[in-house]
Amino acid sequence: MLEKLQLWLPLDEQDQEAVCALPHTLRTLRAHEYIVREGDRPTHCCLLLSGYAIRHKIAGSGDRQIFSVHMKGDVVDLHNSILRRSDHNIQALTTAEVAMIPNGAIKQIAAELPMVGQAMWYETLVDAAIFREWTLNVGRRDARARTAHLLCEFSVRLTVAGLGTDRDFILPMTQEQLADALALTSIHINRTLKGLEQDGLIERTKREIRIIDFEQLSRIGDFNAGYLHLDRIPRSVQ
Amino acid sequence: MLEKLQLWLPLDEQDQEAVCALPHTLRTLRAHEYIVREGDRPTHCCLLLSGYAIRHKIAGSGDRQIFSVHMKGDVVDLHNSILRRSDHNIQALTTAEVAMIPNGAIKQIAAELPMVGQAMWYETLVDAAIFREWTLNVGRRDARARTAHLLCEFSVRLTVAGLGTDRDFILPMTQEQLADALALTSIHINRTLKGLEQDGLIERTKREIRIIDFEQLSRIGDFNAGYLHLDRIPRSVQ
DNA sequence: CGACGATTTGAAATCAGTCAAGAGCAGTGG
DNA sequence: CCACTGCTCTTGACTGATTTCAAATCGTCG
Repeated sequence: MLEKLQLWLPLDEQDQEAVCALPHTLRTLRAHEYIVREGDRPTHCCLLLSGYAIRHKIAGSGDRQIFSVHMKGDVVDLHNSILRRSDHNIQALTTAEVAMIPNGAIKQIAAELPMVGQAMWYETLVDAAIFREWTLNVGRRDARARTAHLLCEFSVRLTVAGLGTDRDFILPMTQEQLADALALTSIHINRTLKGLEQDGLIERTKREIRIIDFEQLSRIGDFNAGYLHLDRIPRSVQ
Repeated sequence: MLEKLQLWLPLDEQDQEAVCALPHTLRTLRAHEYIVREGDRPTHCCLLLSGYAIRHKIAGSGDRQIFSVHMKGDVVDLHNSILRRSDHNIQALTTAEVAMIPNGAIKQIAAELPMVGQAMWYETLVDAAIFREWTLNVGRRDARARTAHLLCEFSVRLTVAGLGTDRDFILPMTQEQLADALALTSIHINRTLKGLEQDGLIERTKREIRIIDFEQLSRIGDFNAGYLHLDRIPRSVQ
């Protein structure tokens, strides 16, 4: 199961065994539980087996900015594990199962098996690409486009992770959390979602989102999946 | 010269020779020249020897978002070189000298010399950390704090790169470029800088900025250098 | 049923954007 | 040496998207 994420990188051979053999401890986290806090010196790195987690940072004003949302298969804090001190928080969004892997084992496998090292490097680079797009989204798009963009990204990533289709999925976040991700207020998120719904682009029932017109939604959200670097993935959403 | 940047990572031995021996071509870029464009499949990766470069992406609306500014010693497109297709642009801000290193050589040295590989990985992770802080800045701070934060970041990074002191430095950017970095308009940047100057926090003469009160400026900008991960740097600015 | 969190809605306030125009400065060419 | 051209920087008045403040409704869980 550990190897699932390595599959979108240069394929491995005996490397796979080594990855599966990585020492790890299973843990179940409750919603809102912190995995890493800003300032920590993490000793383990964790792989999400189920549930969702977010990366965020809190400004001096108390406002929170979420940088990314992670799902099944993501190795969630390679960043903090390799850099010595964590510069942001990672928190479970829902109940989540994780496999905790000691940093030492990670560094060792990276050094001994270059392909695995590259694969992990690759993973962190895709994270960085998502951060860049997130910055663009927050900095240069208005509320409607921002929201549409996030819905498109989720739709694609959830589909790739096997957690929904490109039309139907469940948003694991409250509107307040969405607001923290999009740098808006929850009140404005609410109005914006309502607007998208009224225009027939999406439908909602509770947390479930149904994308009616992905084409147009991605046009509104200025969404282009290139930054997700899914080249090697079979034929996901386009 | 290539090794300068490796110094803030786990120190190497014969690795240094290998880094110095990397094949490379020197080139001089003119201001505004593109190093990599979104969508390219870069074949080389380049190290900045002098001058400045920026990473940016352009939204559908035509608005530009700058994610980071690079200076002497930065390896400027490891991201695009390792991922296969570039998801953002890298452009020279000023006239700049670069050493172009073939991707193959980069991957090879990373595979053969684990410490060097880790050092490069580390470099990209620090980039990612800067992206995160940039997102927080753009998303959750007002114009005054954003601007102050950027000035503090520059002051520190330029000092580390030996290009200024923590008080005096030259901003290599026009106000319009600053606006693209901070997700504001150049007009508002202008008013904000004026405000900071009137409050006695900075002084300006053309592009030169003098920070009068770093303490207070970093308080206003909610700046904390932790995200730059300078732990291993001697005694830079605190 | 009660309670607390999440979602909705409305009205007023505000930060930053837009539009417009002038001033400063550097490089170019006559 | 000076007019011309093109950026960059400045400033003012007006506009508008988003936030703030306040309050009602909905839903879920014990």
